[in-house]
Amino acid sequence: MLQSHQQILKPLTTAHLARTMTLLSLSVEELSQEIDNELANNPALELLEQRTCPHCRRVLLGSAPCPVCSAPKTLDYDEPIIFVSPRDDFVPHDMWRENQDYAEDDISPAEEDLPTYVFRQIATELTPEEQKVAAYLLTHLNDDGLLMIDPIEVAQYYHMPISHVLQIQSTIQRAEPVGVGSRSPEEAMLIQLDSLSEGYEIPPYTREIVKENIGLVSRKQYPMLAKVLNTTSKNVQIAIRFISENLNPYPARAHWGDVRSPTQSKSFVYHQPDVLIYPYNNDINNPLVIEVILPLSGTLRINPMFKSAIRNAESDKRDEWRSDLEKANLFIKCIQQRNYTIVRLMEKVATLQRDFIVNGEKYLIPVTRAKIAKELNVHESTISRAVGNKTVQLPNRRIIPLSSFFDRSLNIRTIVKEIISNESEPLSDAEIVDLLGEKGVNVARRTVAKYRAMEGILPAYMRSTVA
DNA sequence: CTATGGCACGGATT
DNA sequence: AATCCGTGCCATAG
Repeated sequence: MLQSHQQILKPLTTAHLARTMTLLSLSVEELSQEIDNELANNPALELLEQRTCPHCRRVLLGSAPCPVCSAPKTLDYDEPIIFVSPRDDFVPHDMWRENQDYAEDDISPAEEDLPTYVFRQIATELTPEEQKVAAYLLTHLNDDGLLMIDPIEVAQYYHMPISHVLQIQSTIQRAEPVGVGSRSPEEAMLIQLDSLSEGYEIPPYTREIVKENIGLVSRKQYPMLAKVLNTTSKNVQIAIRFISENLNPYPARAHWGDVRSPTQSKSFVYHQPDVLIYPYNNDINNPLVIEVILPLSGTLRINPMFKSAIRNAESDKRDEWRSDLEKANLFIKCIQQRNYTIVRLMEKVATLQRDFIVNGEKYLIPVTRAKIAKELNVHESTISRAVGNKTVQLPNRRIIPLSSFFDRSLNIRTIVKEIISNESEPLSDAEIVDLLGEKGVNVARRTVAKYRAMEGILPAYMRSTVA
């Protein structure tokens, strides 16, 4: 018995590692599915009945008291309170509601995928036949919300006059996000202009610039633009400013807080966060509560009945059952490992980035995953897995990817932005470099220029004339 | 000559 | 191994 145990254990360790890593990289949502699967397929696994806290209705683990309600009333330390909280009750219902509302009016169509979201808006204006075409068009959007097929093809396929297809397309384009379903960024922006023109005044030449000369804009050939349009550079500046502030060439790209989503431009829809962070008792001066969401609503354990049944089992069933048992054991261990890692990670990160969490972006301390890994004595790839694919809800209700805690350029960029917004008169890039140097940030002039461009801020000489 | 954008390279990060 | 980021160099505009 002992021998066989050893034998099984050895190959297990590698399997164990592999499993832990895959589980680590899953988000709560994904993991909870995984657990459901495992529960359904493995008779050795059992979900223990849950106990809920009488005060806040949170599901409790084991015999531990409720971590929130039993927390001391007066707190005077900087360390965050950390605890794990089970899935189903992880956010009090009202809070979750609010969060959804927030997501809808401030961020982007969340909840469902883009095609469905758009389709629901327009379905009522269309005949059933038109709906078919619309649905077909919507399935051919790329990640940016642009249409990837030629309407002509669609027209042929559905034996419908092109004009009719185009009409359906334009219905789509007028839905939220405005411009979705266009064939090109230019087209999308033109649609957005149309829609904006109902309520706003559009600067002269804006339309012409978008229509004919958008290439020049992206190449920043502003003076050239003025020449082509035969107008003053001031008009061009105004138009360009309007464009960069109001138009979005890629309708589907959500503006998450600031303009930035290159790493995960594909999915901006966040459902359940993996971790919640909020100040204790909602007082910002209190320590932060870090609530790591568990994918379970109870305790996972080996079914004792199953264990004893093995002994009396027929020999042919025995092996099968034993492997089930091993798998179950492994699974539980892995999940515990996962939680342990995440908890330790969050503890570190939250302590380090407290200012960022409560005060906002510019207080983000640049940290690399490697550094944290070293401090926690784990391999950096472990951290990578733990960080990827997960989201955190901040005290201000905003849900951001956990990876944003590790951005190493963002802080410089925000400082640049701040300097420019506080400037009394336009500063050239070189001058900004000097100011940055005084703050202890040493960067090249070229770098400042890049950040400025990323923020869509015009060059100094252009900023000067526009109010 | 100064201020900036484009291109592309090397080193760090993932 | 693949990517991202800061930079240096050069071209261009004024």
